[in-house]
Amino acid sequence: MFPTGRLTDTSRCSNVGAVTDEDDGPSGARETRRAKRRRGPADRPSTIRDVAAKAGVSVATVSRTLAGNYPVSTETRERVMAAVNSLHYVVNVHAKALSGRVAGPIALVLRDITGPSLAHVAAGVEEEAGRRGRLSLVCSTKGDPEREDDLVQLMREQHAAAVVLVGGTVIDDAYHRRMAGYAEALDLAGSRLVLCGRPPLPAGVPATVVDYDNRGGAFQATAQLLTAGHRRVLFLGGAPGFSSAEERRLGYQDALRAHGIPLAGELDTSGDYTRGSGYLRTREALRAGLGFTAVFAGSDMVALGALAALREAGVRVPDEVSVVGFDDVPFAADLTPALTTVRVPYEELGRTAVRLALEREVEFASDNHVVLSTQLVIRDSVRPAAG
Amino acid sequence: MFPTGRLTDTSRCSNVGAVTDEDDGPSGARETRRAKRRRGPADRPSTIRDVAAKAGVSVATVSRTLAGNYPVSTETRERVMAAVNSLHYVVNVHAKALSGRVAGPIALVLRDITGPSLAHVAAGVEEEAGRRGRLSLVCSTKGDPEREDDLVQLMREQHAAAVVLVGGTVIDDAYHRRMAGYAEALDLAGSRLVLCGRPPLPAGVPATVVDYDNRGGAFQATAQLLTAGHRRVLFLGGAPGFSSAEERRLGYQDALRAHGIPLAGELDTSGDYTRGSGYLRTREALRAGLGFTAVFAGSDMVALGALAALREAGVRVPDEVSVVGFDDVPFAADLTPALTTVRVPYEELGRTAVRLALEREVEFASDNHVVLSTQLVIRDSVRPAAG
DNA sequence: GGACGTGGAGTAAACGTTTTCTACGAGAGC
DNA sequence: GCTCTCGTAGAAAACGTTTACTCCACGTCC
Repeated sequence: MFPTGRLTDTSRCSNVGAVTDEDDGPSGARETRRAKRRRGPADRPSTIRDVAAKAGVSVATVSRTLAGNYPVSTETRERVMAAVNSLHYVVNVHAKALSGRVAGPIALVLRDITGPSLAHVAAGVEEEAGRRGRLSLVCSTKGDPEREDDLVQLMREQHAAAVVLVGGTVIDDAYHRRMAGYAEALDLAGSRLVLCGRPPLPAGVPATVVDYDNRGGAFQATAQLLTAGHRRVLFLGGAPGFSSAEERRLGYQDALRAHGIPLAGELDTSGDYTRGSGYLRTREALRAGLGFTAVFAGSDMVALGALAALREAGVRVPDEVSVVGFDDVPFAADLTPALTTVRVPYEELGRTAVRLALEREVEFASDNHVVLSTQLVIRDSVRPAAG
Repeated sequence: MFPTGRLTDTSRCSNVGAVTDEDDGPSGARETRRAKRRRGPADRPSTIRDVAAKAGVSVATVSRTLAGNYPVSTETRERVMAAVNSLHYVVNVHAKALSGRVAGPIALVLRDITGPSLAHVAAGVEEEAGRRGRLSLVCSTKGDPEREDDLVQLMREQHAAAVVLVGGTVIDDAYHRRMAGYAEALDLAGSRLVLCGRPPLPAGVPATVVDYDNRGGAFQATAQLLTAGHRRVLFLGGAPGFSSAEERRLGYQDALRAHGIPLAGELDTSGDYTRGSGYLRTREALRAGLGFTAVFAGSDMVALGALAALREAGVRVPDEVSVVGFDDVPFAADLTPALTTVRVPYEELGRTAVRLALEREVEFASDNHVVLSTQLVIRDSVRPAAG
């Protein structure tokens, strides 16, 4: 890294290029047009020209010394490095990007990084990007499509290697048009749109999609309850039209059908994926006397609310009512009782998004679409149904 | 944003500058040295020269039209905008940064974005950065100081406006030396080092520090227990040497002293801020028969472990033992019982870090140091001591 | 001893913007 | 009718790198 013991290195040099701050270098005949720009010594960050002047070599030599891709004599290298150290020179990434190519950053666009699952996706993206020598830009939209538009534009300007949009949304025509527009625009700029945790786009749209198996996970979760003998399972689903919510609902219905249990409309509810919504809907279901013996919550936060409502009503979990969640957030294991839930490989999702975006030669399948599997994590919140 | 209804706008133009892709613009006498670089039409992202050629104006005019800081005739403006739209032109941020100044990004360096409190700091940083028209770079160190070195170097290259280091660490001489080095190096590059959630550095180091009141919060939390009549309070502290952990320990001791209670070494434990550590230490304390009636956990995660150990031992909370945490993580309110804890203004911390880094003219105080206050949130995990 | 690679260094042309000078035509004021 | 502004536009010089060409000195090989 930059030198901590700054001047010590120069002691190994011969007396050529001794590093005092006023020294302009041994060969003083290199003041072509520099003089007029000269102000104070530490006025602006030092450039490669300053280094060259101080070391008494040409800028080309400095560039090559630092790049290490060209033969440079030992003596010259030492002079250059001494100048670099004493001036605290670092390359200007903008200039570098303008001439030799620089690896573009990975842009991560999400609604709000605070959510536990999104934070894990972000960690996965950051990890994989870092491993590949790229930095990650994180931007939040707060759910505003217009801000999303602006961000895509911005990332195009930034020459981002990929723009990763993560988190479920409501899927409609306007959504498809917007995504197609993003994909085109990014493709034209040599970048790539990656959708993460969302269903695939129509064929022909130049985008990569990494999703996880909402439907299968919901199927497993519901099946776990049904296998335990439960017949009336309250479903606390997500917002209508919301991609992942609809998939989870389908999985729930699949399982019911597979077990030959008729769908009961009154047990199938929709709402936000928030604790409050889970609480209210569960309380309402209890009050209405729907006679359920199990709850499948569409997310762990919703399960949290359900647990609170059940506890408040004096209903014991899992003795009287079983509960299953979705997401496997970190605290799921620490609830009372520890929550049986569906694990989503969020970090893997992020890593895969970056990997696929950057390894485009490897055209996996013809449609740019990958689905990661989910997995039921069995803990203590499910018991066989009474009787 | 970039145009969705692309060619429609050009219909308003006169027939000058009609936009077909092969048209090189009405004034064809501007092929000075372009010809040799010409390959396919959509080979590379289009540049301002492409736009100028297509609109039949000079690059200066295009630049000025887009910047909007110079008089341009309506007809010219329309021609330029038509060309911009049809070519999907976006400015190249590297070139822009190289000439006119571009606002540098805010770099956020943390150990792991997955932790709930760090994610909130990140959200605060991102929000404030976005509000000020800057993007945020997020990098994780995984606790490796060498990687931290590299990141500071990298951010210097990127011309980051500020580098925000967030999260507690163990403070020793090596730490001070490293931070002083970072601060100097960044200052030289016109950037700013911001420490977030850490104690101040020695005077004279060009860095900004935003901390929160660990000691005061711990004092309040402990005092709450003591006021409720508890005399033997088990303290589940953090790792020795860790900045915030030590501060919280001091707050705990302050409160004991203020209530005239002698410090009992066997009740003052150290360990990681993890659930597992809290669980083990609490179980051990129960087994050793230390006779405590209250627990002050140094973090909510630790409190989680303590609750689990107590539950396992059949000790009722809060009836037999009261518990207080620290952090107020989102799920604290959803534990059984809802956890009384100390709220830390994590998002505000992030926002403040960015604000102070960018508004350096406003030299708040002589030392660049701000402490945000913490606040006790009273829930259900504390009861008066029996007898 | 001359032709020839070769290690090591310099010159200058990109890269895509912004911005400072210039330049030019058209009304305005005399 | 002649200068003065004013509105509009172009030419060209930065900005800080990288790299394709040159160039030179020094052995080496016949």
